[in-house]
Amino acid sequence: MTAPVALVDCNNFYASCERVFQPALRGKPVVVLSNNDGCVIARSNEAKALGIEMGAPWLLHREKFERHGVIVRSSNYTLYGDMSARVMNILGRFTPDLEIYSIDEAFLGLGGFENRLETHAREMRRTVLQWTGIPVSVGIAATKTLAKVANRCAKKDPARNGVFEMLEAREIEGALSRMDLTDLWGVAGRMAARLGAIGIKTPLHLRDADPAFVRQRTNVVMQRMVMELRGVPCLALEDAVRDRKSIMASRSFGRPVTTLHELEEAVSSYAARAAEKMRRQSLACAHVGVFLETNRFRASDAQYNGSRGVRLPVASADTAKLAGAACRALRSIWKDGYRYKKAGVVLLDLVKTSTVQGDLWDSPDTPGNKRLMGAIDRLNAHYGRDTLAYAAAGHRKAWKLRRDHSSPRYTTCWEELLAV
DNA sequence: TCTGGGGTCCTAGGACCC
DNA sequence: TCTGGGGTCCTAGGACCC
Repeated sequence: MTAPVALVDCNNFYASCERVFQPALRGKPVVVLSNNDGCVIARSNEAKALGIEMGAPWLLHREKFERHGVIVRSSNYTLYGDMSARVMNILGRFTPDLEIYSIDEAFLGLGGFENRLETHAREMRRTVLQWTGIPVSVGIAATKTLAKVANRCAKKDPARNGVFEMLEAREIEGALSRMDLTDLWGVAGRMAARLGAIGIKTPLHLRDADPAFVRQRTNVVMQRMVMELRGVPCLALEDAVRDRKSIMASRSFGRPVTTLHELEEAVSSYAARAAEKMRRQSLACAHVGVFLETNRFRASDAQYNGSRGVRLPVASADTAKLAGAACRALRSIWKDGYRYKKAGVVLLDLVKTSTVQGDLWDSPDTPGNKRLMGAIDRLNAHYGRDTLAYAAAGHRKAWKLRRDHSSPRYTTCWEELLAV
């Protein structure tokens, strides 16, 4: 058998973070609101018990909240990010195989701890709580999908005290039998309906279905799910942090926006924010996307969704360039006469920048950076954009680069860059 | 007059290339 | 008269997750 996997999940993470810094909130219903205080994005157990739904619009439920003494907090992502880093840091002390899955969840490979899984998990839980004040739940199983199931049991069943080691067939069977399809990680309404139509109505049906049949009637993701439910790992633990494949900045507007000018301002600032995020990760992008949406909740409004991407000749992390590209894309999709609710900028085709290039974006005027940019511009003019994409930093066409690396065109290009 | 802001992966069709 | 086979890129959309 392969090594067991643990899923560690922070309980009601944002609400718990607020409580750490304001202990008076303990034992009380707490909700955290999205940007602009639009809707509920986190709830304490007490708030859940009041029937407050995830995503509930705050203004719509304001009176009910006040009646029940619900304590409301605007979100503070800087705080949550910091708390998350502390929790992950502690988890890293308990295994070398740590995959940070989201801001409040991590998968841990527990190879080598097989004979004391539960003890190890309890120790982990106790340490995180003691050092950060954040309560976590731990589910242990043979695969990631089953670890999710085990984690759910650990949370729901108070008798388990936050930890559930689910390795015996009887326990797996019992847990799955008490769940709906949509409780599974990776199955939501649409997929549950499709599965239902082919006779698969419960998690146990899915586990016992023929994988080839499931593949044929749905997709490869569901086929993997069948195997994962049987305890055969199909989703590897990814302990190396992967670079982002896209970076987005978007916002809903507080009131309908109708003019191109206002949208240009918004999109420019989103581009700047996204570019900042990108530079912090030492990335540059070769593709800038923009999208525009009207308010889909207002049936009386004419609806329009537009999106458009612009390809850059050279991967860049320069705010002015990206904002310029974003505004060009925006102008090509903007249509007069709509009431816009949301807009966003997406940076794609991300590439790791070298140290030199990393410095470049922040201090373009240094002699070395000027030389490098000069070389890239000359190459761009001389060879055309395909070749430039390689030269810039190993764009997603990188495989071509490997295949053709002996071609004179590529070699010249690369050597010229290296010579800078 | 209210309903977030990030992400990931998969599929499918058309353009284009050799 | 008939009409390959294999591949990439791009775009759009669907579905899901936290």
